[in-house]
Amino acid sequence: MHTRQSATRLLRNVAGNRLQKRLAGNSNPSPQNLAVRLSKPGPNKNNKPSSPTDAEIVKWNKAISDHMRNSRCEAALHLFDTMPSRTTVSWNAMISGYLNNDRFDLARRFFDEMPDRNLVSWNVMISGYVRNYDLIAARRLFDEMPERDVVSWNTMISGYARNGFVDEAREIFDRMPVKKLVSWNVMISGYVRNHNMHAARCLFDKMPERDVVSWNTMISGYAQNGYVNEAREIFYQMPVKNSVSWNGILSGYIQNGRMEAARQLFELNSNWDTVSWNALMAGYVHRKRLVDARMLFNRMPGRDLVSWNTMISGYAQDGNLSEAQKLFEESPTRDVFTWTTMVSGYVQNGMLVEARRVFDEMPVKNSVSWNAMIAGYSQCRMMDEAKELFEAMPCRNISSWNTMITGYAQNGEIDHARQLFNEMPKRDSISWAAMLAGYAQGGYSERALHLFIQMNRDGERMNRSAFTCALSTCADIAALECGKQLHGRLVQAGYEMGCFVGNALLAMYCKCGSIDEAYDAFKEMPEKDLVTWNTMIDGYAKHGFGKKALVIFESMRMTSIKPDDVTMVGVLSACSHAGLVDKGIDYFYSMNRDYGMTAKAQHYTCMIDLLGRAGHLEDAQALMKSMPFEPDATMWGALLGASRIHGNTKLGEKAAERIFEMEPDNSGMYVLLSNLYAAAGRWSDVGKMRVTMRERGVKKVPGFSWIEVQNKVHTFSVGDSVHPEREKIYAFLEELDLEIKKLGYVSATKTVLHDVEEEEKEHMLKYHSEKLAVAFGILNVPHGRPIRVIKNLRVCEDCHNAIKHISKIVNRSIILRDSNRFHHFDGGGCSCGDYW
DNA sequence: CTAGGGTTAG
Repeated sequence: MHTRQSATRLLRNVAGNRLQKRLAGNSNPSPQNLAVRLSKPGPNKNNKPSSPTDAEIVKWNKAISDHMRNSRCEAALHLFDTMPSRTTVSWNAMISGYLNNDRFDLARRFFDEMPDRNLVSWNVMISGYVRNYDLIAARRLFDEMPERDVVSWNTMISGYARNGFVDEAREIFDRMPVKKLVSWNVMISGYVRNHNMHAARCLFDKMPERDVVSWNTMISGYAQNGYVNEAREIFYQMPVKNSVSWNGILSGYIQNGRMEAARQLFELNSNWDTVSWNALMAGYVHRKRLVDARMLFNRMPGRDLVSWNTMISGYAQDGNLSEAQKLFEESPTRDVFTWTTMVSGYVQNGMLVEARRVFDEMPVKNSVSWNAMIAGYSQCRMMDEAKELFEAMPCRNISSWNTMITGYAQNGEIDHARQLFNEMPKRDSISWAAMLAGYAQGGYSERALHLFIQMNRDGERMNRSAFTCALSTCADIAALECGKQLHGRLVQAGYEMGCFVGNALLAMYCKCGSIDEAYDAFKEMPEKDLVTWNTMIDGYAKHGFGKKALVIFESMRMTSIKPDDVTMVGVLSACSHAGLVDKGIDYFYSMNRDYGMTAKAQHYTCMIDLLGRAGHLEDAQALMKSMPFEPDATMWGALLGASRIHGNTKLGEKAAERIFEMEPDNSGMYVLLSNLYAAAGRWSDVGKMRVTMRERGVKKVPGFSWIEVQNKVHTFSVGDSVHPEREKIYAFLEELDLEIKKLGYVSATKTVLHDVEEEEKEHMLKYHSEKLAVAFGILNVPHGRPIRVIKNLRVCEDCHNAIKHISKIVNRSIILRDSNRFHHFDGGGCSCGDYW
C-alpha cells in the first residue's frame, strides 16, 4: 500500500503548461481535459489516511475500473487521487484504464512513477504498446521485465501476430518455457490473421488439448480465408458447439459474398443471437443493400448498441445522413462508436459544419473521433483547422500524425508534412509510406530516395521489416531506382538471404516492371518458400509471359513445397493472359485431383476470364451457373470484358446490368460498356450511358500516367498542358502519328469513349496520358534502355495499338504497367498478345 | 488490473 503521494504532481507534469492553457479556454470540456484540470491542487489534500480494510480498497479499485470502462477518466482519477491508500492494483487499474481510452502518454507516466510494479503492471503496459502498434517498445519492456508469466508471453505472441510479424510471434512461441492452451490458441489465431491456414492447421493438429475457442478459431479462420467447405468440416467435427461456432460459419458466408447462402442458413433455425443478426445486417450494409439491412433491423428481437451503430453507419456511409441522424436520435443509448460514426459520416459526405457540430457535442471522444474530424478538415484542404485540432487532442496516436502528414502532403505543403514526420515520437510503416508517397506524388523523387537513405542511417529502425516495408513502397509507386538502391543496401547489410526480405525484393522488381531482374533475384534466393514461388509465377503471369510462369510452376512441383490456392490463381491467370485455354482447363481440374484443393471465387474468375477471352462465351456462362456460389461483380466484369473483345453486345449488357446492381459506383465498368456500344455503332446508347453516369453521380476516375527519368517522376494527364516540355512532346507525337499511319494504324476514335465532347474526340485521343508519357520517355530515356510507364487505370485500347507501332518505329522497348497488368511492347507487338 | 474465438466507426 502507498500513500497518495504524487498523483497530483504527476499529472501536472504530464499535461504541461501549453496544453493546460489551451484547454482552459475550452467551453465544452471533454473528460480528457477534465483530467488535466484536476491536476491543479484540489481541496482536502492533507487528510491523514485512515486505515481502510482490504475489502474497502478492493471496492475502490473496482470503482476505478468501472469509471475507466465507461470512459470517465476524470472520475477515475478523482477516486485515485482521493482514496485513502492505494495498492499496486489501483495503479494498474489506472494504467489499463488510460490505455483503453487511448491515453498512452498518461499510462506510461503512471507506469514510470508507480512505486511498486507487479507482473500485471508490466503485462498491462506491454499490451498497451501492442495496441499502439509499437512492437519495439513492447519488446523492450518484455525483455526488461524481471520475470515473465504465461500472460506476458502470450501478449507478445499475439502482439507480433496482430501486426503481421508472424515469424517473430512463432519465435516467441517456440521459446516460451511452458505453453498453455491459450498460448496455442493465440499462435493459431496469429497464423489465421496472417492468412496462413496451412500453418494454423499444423498447430491445431499438434496441440495437446483443444477447447471450444481452438475449434472456433479454425472455423472462422477457414471461413474468412475463403475455405468455407473446410470451415464446415471443422464445424461438424467439433464435439461441443456454441453460438460463436455458428456465427463463424454464418459470417464466413457473408464475408465471401455469399449473402443468399448466409440468408438460407439464417432462416434455417431460429436461435440466432444478437451477434448473428448484427453480422447478417452488417453484410447487407457492406453490400449497400440498405433495404434488406433495414428489414432485418426492424425484425430483430433484441437490438443492442452494435445493431443501432451498424444501421446508423450504413445510412451514413451511403450518404443518407438524414436517416442516419434520425436513427441516431431514436437510439436508446449512444456510445463513442455511435457518435464517431456520425462524425465520420458527415466528414465522408463533405458536410464539415455538421461533422463539427456533432464532434463538439459528443460527450466522450477517443482517438478515432479526433482523427476522423482531422481527416475531414485535411480532405477539404482546411489544414489550419486540422492543425488546431491535432494540437488540441489529448490522445494523439500514430494515426493522427499520419493523417496530418498525408493531409499536408496532399495539399502541397510537403515541408510541413516532413516537419511533422521528423517530430513524431513513433513512426510505423504507414508514416514512412505517407511521407514517401507525398514525395513521390509531388515529384520529389530525390527526396524520396534520400528518405530511404535516412531510414538506413538510423540503423536500428532499418531492420528487416523496415526493408520489407520500404521495398513494398517502391513497388507500389513503381520507384525502380529507389528499389535498386535498397537492394544495394540490403546486400551491404547482409540481409538478402531470408525469404522475408527476398520476397519483397522479388515483388518490387515485378511490380516495377523489371521482370528479368525479378528472375535474377529469384534464382539467387538460397531458400524459396511458398510466397517466393507464388510471387514469381504471378509476376510472369502479370507481365504476359504465361509460358515462363508455367515453367516456374513445373519446377515448383519438383520441390517439396505444395502449391496453395494463391499459386493456382497465378497459374490460371498465366494461362488466361497467354491464351492457353486447354492448359488452363487442365490445371483447373488438377487443383482438386492433385492437391485436394477446392476452387475459390478467384479461381472461377480466372476461368471465366480464360474461357471468355478465348471466345468461349457459352462455356464461361455455363461455368458461372455451375459454381457453388453466386457470381460476384469481378466475374461479371470478366464476362463483360470478354463480350467487348468478341463484340457480344447482348451478353455485355446483361453482365453490366448485374455489375451496376452490385457496384453502382464502378466507373470502369460504365466505360467498358460504353466502349462496347461504340464498337457496335450504337451511338445513342453511348450517349445514354453518359447521361446515366451523370444521373447516378458516377465520377470517372481521371487517368494519369507517370514515368521516372533520372530520379524524377513526371506525371501526365489527358490533354496535359502543364508539363514544361509539352510543345516538344506534342510535336513529336504528331510526327509519330504520321509514321504509324503508314504502318497501317487507324485512329480508333470510334471504339473508345472518354467523357469529353464529341468534336474533341480525335484530338484528345492522341493526347492520352500514356501516350504523352511514352513520348516523353522516348525523348528523354537514353537509347538501349527500356521506357517504363505506369498508368493508374487500364490502358486505352487505341493507345495500346498505337504504342505497339511506335515501339517498332523508334526501335525501343516500352514497358507499361496499368492497373491490371504489364505490357511489354517490342518490335510492333505486345506481351499481352492483345488480350487484357 | 493483463493473453485466445463471432458483430459496429478512422
